[in-house]
Amino acid sequence: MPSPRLLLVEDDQALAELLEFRFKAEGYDVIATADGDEALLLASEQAPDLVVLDWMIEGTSGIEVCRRLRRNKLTAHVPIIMLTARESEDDRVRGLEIGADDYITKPFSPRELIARVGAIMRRIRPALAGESLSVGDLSLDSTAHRVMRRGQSLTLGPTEFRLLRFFMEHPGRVFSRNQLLDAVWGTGSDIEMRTVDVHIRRLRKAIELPGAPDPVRTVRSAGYALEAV
Amino acid sequence: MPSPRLLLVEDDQALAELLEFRFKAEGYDVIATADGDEALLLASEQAPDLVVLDWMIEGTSGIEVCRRLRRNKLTAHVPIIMLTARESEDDRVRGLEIGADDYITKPFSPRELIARVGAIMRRIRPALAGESLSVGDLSLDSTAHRVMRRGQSLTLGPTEFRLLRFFMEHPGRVFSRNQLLDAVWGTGSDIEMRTVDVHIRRLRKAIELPGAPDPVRTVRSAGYALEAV
DNA sequence: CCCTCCTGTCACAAAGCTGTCATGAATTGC
DNA sequence: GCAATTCATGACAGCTTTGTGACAGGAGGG
Repeated sequence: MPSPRLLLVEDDQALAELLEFRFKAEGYDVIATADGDEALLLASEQAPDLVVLDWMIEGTSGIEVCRRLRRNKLTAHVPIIMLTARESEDDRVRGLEIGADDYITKPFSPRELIARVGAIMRRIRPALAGESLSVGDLSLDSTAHRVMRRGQSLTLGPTEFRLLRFFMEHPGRVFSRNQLLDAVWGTGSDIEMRTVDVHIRRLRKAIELPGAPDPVRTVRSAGYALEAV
Repeated sequence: MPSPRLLLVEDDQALAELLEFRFKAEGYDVIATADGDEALLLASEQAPDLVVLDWMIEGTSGIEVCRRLRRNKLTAHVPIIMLTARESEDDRVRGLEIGADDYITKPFSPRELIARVGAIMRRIRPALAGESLSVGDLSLDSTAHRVMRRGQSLTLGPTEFRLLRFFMEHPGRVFSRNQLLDAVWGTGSDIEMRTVDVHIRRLRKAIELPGAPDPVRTVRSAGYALEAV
């Protein structure tokens, strides 16, 4: 999963196409729909990193979509930016109450929307916003898909990369095997818990350097954590 | 690809001539018209890289031109800068809703317009802004349609050229096959994903030199990247 | 009309990853 | 100390992803 995934819910076709184009040019993976119900479905299935949601759309209304996104466990935490046709104080209040993270009134310049999306991405998941993560002597560039340690470039397989990125997004914190399975393999993956051990080992081997300590800490009967060495 | 082509739609003859002169001095290929309908025709035929569009023009109104440009698949993604006589909130609303990329109110200095055009050109296609790209030991001159490596001139087919140019516009960054299809083949092209692999191979073969490393990096399960050597 | 170059697809080979298991080591609780 | 958990490790067979050569059709130039 290289690019941040963005769900765009907009029923003005011209605007939708423009935004889709601009966001793709910015390196986002865009999923677009004009329909509220389909949006909910896509949100659950595709697990976007962020939702841009028009207030007035076909099918279920924007505010209802927003509410349901919040209610669904899978999508409860996904940031939402609402687009509304006019600056109605009432709408704005409800929108933010419902749990939208940001709120833009039309007309807006595409540039402004892109800037706000970028801001939220950087806040939520810096690694996906093209910034490089840095923990101890490790640094990881998600955009370039590259991991370095003490100036050395390391070679990681896809799963090790995702695992390390997740750890680096939450340095020092301990995760259980189930949490890691959810975060790295995806919710609902039917995988033996012990498999995590094996990938931890592979990750350790992949980032080991002569003379450098192992930054992956095993917490017995709890899980694993990445130490800020 | 030669100079960036710019479609100027302005019915104030004095201003039109001034702008045309200034833009040509900046190296743009300027197509000018005062008429909205003609503008639409020219936009389809000449495929400009950018449109500067006055709000109040003869024939079809500026806003209508804007809307139709967006609706036509050939021109849907061409950046548009709107010029308007006064700062009317209403106009602004409609303009940006319709999909203009930027918006300048008269009076403006030609310099400012030129700066904004330049900004958009660099964003859309750096290679068109006359900058010759250079990544590692590769250099690409978009104007001359020429690629050099370590002083040697290379021979690339059209698709390889576009692919390499896109990579060189974003050095180091990993792109999925879908992103490459969007960027190089065009959005909505109905092409087998694996075809990208074949062209990557052709690109690799085309830029290989004895003793020089392969700058194209395969990122398993993610895509490809041009090594920012 | 012939020829050359370019493109998109296939099929097959090669390379790299993945999930599990069996086994041995380390740690814990008693 | 002892038995029971919990981890680490090496091996591996199966699967997925990528590399490559071949090929037919198409565009364009002579």
